[in-house]
This record gives sequence, structure tokens and C-alpha cells, in this order.
Amino acid sequence: QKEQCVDRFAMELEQSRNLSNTIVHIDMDAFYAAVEMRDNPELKDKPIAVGSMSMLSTSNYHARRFGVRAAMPGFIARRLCPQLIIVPPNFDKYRAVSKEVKEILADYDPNFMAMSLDEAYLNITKHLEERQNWPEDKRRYFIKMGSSVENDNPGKEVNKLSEHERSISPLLFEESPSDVPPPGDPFQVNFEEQNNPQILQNSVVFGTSAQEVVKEIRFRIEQKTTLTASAGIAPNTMLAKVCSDKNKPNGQYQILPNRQAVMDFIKDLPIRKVSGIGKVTEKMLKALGIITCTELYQQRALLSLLFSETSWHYFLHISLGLGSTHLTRDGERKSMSVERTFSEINKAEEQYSLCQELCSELAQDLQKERLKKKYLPLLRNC
DNA sequence: GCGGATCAC
DNA sequence: TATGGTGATCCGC
Repeated sequence: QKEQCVDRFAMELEQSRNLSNTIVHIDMDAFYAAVEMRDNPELKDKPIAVGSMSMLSTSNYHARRFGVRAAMPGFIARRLCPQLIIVPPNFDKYRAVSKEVKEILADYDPNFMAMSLDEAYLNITKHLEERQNWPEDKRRYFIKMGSSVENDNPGKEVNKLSEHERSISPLLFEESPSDVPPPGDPFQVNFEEQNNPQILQNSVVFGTSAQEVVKEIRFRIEQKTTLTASAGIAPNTMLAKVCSDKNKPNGQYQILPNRQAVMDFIKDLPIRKVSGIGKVTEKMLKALGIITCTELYQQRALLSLLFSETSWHYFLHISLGLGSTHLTRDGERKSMSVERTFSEINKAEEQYSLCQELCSELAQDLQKERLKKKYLPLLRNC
């Protein structure tokens, strides 16, 4: 009886499958580490991580080869990679760069949803519609060449991209097999000479497909910030997020908006890749012999008996490749907190005063929020 | 309604 | 020497 209930629900979900939206997940590559490397050439080809001896926020790809990962204590990372350079975080700078990226994203979806300084979801469905009858010039971008390392060769040719520029913008030359431009929608690079024959103005025209839109976004991000991003394109947020991981770093991947493409992608996908399935859930499901989405679907009846309704509904969504098709404006903050990890030995007396510290910090934060609410709207009118 | 657990970043 | 901090949600009590 329960089994029938589950299968009926699965059928209803299948009926309501919505493939009409194009959702994009943008993810900056090794964001904090990339910013630090950009601004300090000393770090360029060294393994680095951003954080402290107690906790790392992120590492560059060089360091990842040693097993150095985000959320790893710095002193452990140092054991894995003694040459590792640990850079203290500059959050103000990351916020500023993030703002630059967000200005670009807003052009494609003014309602985009930022998940953090380096990640965001976009619904580009509307943009795609409007873009279909855009003239080429509206999709043309001029290429700013890397101001390069001090040019020790003044006679260097200017009419082609140097190796340096290639490496700065591999996006322009990439040919990922999963990333075939649709016919009649070729990706073209134009090299145009201006009045001054010495100065060349190079431009790129992006097509009208979703892939081309996302290439354009990534191109503009790289031109503006000298940082690369990866992206996923899919009919819902759950899939888009998994996709953005597929060709990382500096790549993109699309699941085409048809049921078969979604199912093919989902088939062998380890459930742990899905946002919302963490370490604990992975372990519980593994104990039931469930690793992939296919297995998750096959065990739906069992799961409906072992888990809460919200949980098995969620599992069923995942196993069918379903997810949010619209981005909900994130509303007001619902809570505010302050916490700190204390060193191990603390006298009760000391702990008490630390708690008092935290309380007053929290009180200050709450006060700040209240001031923001009261006076910010007034400032906007000035 | 509260606190613990889980999760994401 | 040394394993973070913030916000959200779900669940059992």
C-alpha cells in the first residue's frame, strides 16, 4: 500500500517535470587563492592556501595535488605539503571582486541568487528569449589583451595572441567535446585592424545558445577580473550545481533540456555530489547499498519506510533529476549568532567572561542590523 | 518551542 | 601550538 503511494507520487513528480527553464550555476575557480595569486606574482607557481594554521578556506590547484583541501587545518596541510604558503584572508578584497562579478551576472538575470562570494545561480530563460533577435553587435565584446609581464621584447608582434594571452584566456580556444556549438551558431573571433596599423582591436561575437551565453559570461568575468569561473547549465538548480563541477576549473557543461539527457546524466551520479546530501546522509544510504541516483530510485519504497516524509520526498526528487526551476528571492535574515571555539583548558570564571563578550558582540550586531533597517532606506533618498 | 544534528559555504 | 564561523532546516521531544 505504501509502495503504491510512493509510486503514485513518483508518477506525479514525473508529470510535473519542468524542462522549460535554463538555470546556470556559476562558480569562481579556487576563488580566494586565485585573487591572492593574481595580486602577488610571487605566488604564481607555488602551492598556496588561504586561511590560517587552524583552518583553510581554499587552496590553489597546485596545492590540491598534495591533498591540500578547503576546510582542512593549516598545520595538517603543512604536513602534506611543507612548501605550502598560507596566506591570511583578505575578505574585503574578495567582497570587492565578488561585486564586480555580480555586476556582470545582473545583466543576464537581475534576480540572480548569490550563494556566497564565489557562487551564484542564474535563471537565464528570459535573457535567452530576448537574445534570439539580438544583432551581432549586441553580442560582440572587445578583447582586452593581458597587459602582460613587462615586455622585454619591444619588437614583439601585435597581430596575434601571444602564448601569455592564450594562457590568460583559454576560454577562447577551448574545445570541450561535451560543448559542441549548435549548427549555424558558430563561435567566431574577429581580428580587425583600426586606423593605426600598429594597434589592433580584437573582438569576439557570442552566439545565441545557452552555451554561448555562459561562455560570454565567463569571458566577461575573466576580462574584468583576470579570474576564471566554471559553470553548469541545466533545467534546474540541483543539476546545474552538479554540472558546474564537471569541467572545473575554467570549464562548463550543459545538460540539454530533455528527459533522456537528464536521466543519462543522473544514472551513475553518486548521491554525495548532490547539494544537501552530506557526509552523514551518504553513510546512512551507503549502509543500504545506495551510492548512485539509480540505486536511490530503486530503493524508494524502503526509503519511504525508514525516513521522514520530507526526506524521502527529497530523495525521490533527486533520483528523478528534479530540482528548483525558479530562483526565490532570499528574504530577510531569520537569525543572527556569534560563536567561538575556546582553547581546551579554561577556568569556569574565564569561560563566563568570554560568554559575556560574545553576548555583547551579538548585541552590537543586532544593533547594527536595526540601524541598517531604520536608516538605510533614508540614505537611499539622498 | 527548543536544542541537537546536519548541511552548505 | 594548532580542526572555523554563520545561517538555515529538519526532527524528536
